[in-house]
Amino acid sequence: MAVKYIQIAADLANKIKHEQYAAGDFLPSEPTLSQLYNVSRETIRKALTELAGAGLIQKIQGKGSVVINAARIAFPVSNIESFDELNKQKQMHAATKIIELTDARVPFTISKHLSLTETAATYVKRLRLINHEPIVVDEDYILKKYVPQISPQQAQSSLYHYFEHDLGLEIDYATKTITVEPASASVIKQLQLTNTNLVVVVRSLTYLKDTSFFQYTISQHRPDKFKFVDFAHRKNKNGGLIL
Amino acid sequence: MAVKYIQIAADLANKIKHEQYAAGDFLPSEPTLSQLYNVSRETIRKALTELAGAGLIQKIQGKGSVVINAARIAFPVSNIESFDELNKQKQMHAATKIIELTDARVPFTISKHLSLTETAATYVKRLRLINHEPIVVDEDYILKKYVPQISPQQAQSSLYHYFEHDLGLEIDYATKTITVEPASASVIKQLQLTNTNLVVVVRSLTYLKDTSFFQYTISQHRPDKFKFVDFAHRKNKNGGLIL
DNA sequence: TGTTGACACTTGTCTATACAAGAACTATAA
DNA sequence: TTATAGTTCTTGTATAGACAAGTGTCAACA
Repeated sequence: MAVKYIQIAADLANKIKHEQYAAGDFLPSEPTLSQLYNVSRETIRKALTELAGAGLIQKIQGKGSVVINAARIAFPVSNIESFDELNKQKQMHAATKIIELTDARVPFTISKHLSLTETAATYVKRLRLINHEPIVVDEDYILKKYVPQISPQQAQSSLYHYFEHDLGLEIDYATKTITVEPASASVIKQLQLTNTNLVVVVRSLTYLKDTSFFQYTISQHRPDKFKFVDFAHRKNKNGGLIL
Repeated sequence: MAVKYIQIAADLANKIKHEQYAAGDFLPSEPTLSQLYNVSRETIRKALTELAGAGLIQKIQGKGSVVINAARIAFPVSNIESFDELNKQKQMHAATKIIELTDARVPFTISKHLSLTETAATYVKRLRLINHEPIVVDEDYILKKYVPQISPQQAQSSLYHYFEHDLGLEIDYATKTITVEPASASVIKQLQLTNTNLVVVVRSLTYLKDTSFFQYTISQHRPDKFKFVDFAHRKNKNGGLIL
């Protein structure tokens, strides 16, 4: 095991989860926690910052740290489930069908805007099904520079697991845009759309730990199966000088 | 003026913006910055953490802090503009039409799940137009406990400005869900939907600094005018023990 | 009665110092 | 030539102490 403040954050998160610290309660003060865990106050503060970032607590100057109602974090305000949520429910049957797997270049609009010098990539187009129902069409452009070869077997299972676990690539961040657009005839057929020709398009650009561009993905979701949940703190309490 | 690390972060952000530190470059090392600004290294680190959170730089242990290409942060990967973006372009004509303004109670599904004791609220339904084109139908439930009265004049302009600036309410965070759903006949008429009956629904629960629930909003967007941009760091580098 | 001010408690900022851990370079040895 | 091991950069973690700033309580005062 490793870092103290992460351990403490995990321990506190656990106690919140098991309602040892219930929603609405205040956590012990920072000096108190400092004594409890036998670490400095700064270390406690780092742990609490983690919890605040995860939305588990809210820090209020002059008062303390309040435990936030867990129901708030991802409140199922609509009863439509997302691909991910469906996937996590074990009784569901998830499947992937490879439509295309070839060499290609990253689309020019992307390579131009990011000033890419190397554009050689592997192109994978896949259809995702849940309980034999088509849900998403995924298209991926993965730079050859980092992943020279992708086999049908690898495309069949989780690419992320392959990248991170087997190749040791460290994915750090991504930018995503969500829009709603008319689908092509082939996608309409693949997703078996009947009442509409619209799909939810999620485009994401993925970058590695060393900031290099790595992957461009276009996901086209059946609109009735799409859900996106966001938990956001209000910008910058200090006036948002940044940006 | 106030806090050092915010000032330093703002200064560095400015220099990045004006390409004094260009994309791909490394910032000076933390000890160097510490000397430059004549503050301790911890203060520099807090400033850099702000910049990393805003996506302006990326910290790499053992190497330094790289400036990230600004084009990456909100890359216009689709050419569809959002309400906010349109709004910011000054030549656009933005207008608000009040459809309804009455007293109401927060919907039961919400009040039940959040265990609200006080549910008396003001209900506002508004149509937002850009260049005389209807774009969004907004419905708000605002707790009377915090905002006893809302006049038509206030509903006509920015409610947020009224809440934060005039009433001194401090909004801290919100949870949002984005889905695509069939619209009611009235909304179809109000948004002048022709080719589809689908709208993008953004539901958000807003909370104040003291963690109390404050506002429930349902925004129904015309699908061809909707765009959502997200910039996300990859979960927890420490293994995601939290949650 | 009602307001003010001191006080005690909270979190927020900042400092100075130390050591751990990752990355890159270099000189040395096989 | 190719490894290996050091050295020296970098950022990451942790400490102890100090003072600032927000919040609430309570006693003294007008």
